[in-house]
Amino acid sequence: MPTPHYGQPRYRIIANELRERIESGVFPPGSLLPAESALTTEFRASRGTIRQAIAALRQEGLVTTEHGRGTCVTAGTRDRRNESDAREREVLADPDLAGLFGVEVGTALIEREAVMRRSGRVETVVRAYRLRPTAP
Amino acid sequence: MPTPHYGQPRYRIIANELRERIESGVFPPGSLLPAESALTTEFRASRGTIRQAIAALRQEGLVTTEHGRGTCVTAGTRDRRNESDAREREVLADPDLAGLFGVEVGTALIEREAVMRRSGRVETVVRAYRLRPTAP
DNA sequence: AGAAATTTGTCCGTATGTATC
DNA sequence: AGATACATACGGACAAATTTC
Repeated sequence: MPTPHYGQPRYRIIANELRERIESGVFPPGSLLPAESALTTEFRASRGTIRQAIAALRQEGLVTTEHGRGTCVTAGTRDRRNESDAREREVLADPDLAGLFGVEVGTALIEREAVMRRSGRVETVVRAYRLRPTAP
Repeated sequence: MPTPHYGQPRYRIIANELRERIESGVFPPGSLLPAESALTTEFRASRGTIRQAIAALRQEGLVTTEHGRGTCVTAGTRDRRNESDAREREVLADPDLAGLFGVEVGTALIEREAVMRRSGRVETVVRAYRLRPTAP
């Protein structure tokens, strides 16, 4: 059964369902979610789709995942500062960047950040800087 | 954003960027490239496009990819770390990096910076952060 | 201490539908 | 019409970390 994504994609529907269970206490904070393999049979979706759903919850900070262990419901920590795997934001050029780009210190730049994890631990953070597109 | 392939197709642009990072030492020989999923989010491209880009690098012999493990930078690639456009230095963790690495603000990190030029102009500056190797 | 089972991480190949150049 | 690229989804296989026996 290939890919009829009428309206909402499946992974989002599944993510919503799991979020509901977490917020309603079916999966309490600190507990482990069912394994991906269990979720595939329950939702009759492929593992990739399940993982996409879980990735969405992880991006919201609702759960954390550990290699070889499972996906754990985050203990009610509010104030979710960005923990996503990649994001983009605007920053001001430090002297080094300003010199490289040939602009004044404090000029707005676009920073793209990517986080690489290795067995749960953050291994490398990459930040790529670009000039903001200008209107000529 | 659909398909504005100004001049070059997107997968080639991405391949060029990754090649730059490899040759500049941001991704040193022996290290693993970020996963396809991470690259899709960083470059905001689909998996197919990312795979095309990596396939190009593989064909050049720059990387080898192992099923179930990842894509690894070939050992034979020259490391230009100490040449013109890339350098390594020690910096102190800002709050964002400290949060990601799980260390205190001000902890020393290794920063590797690479500058990518496009017909003379500085186009992108990439900074890769790693924890300093600990002596236990 | 060591082997097996479990579970997540990653890659491979393929497929459908949509949209833009 | 064709090439490029997007998003979504499937199923399979191997790798690696953790837990269990």
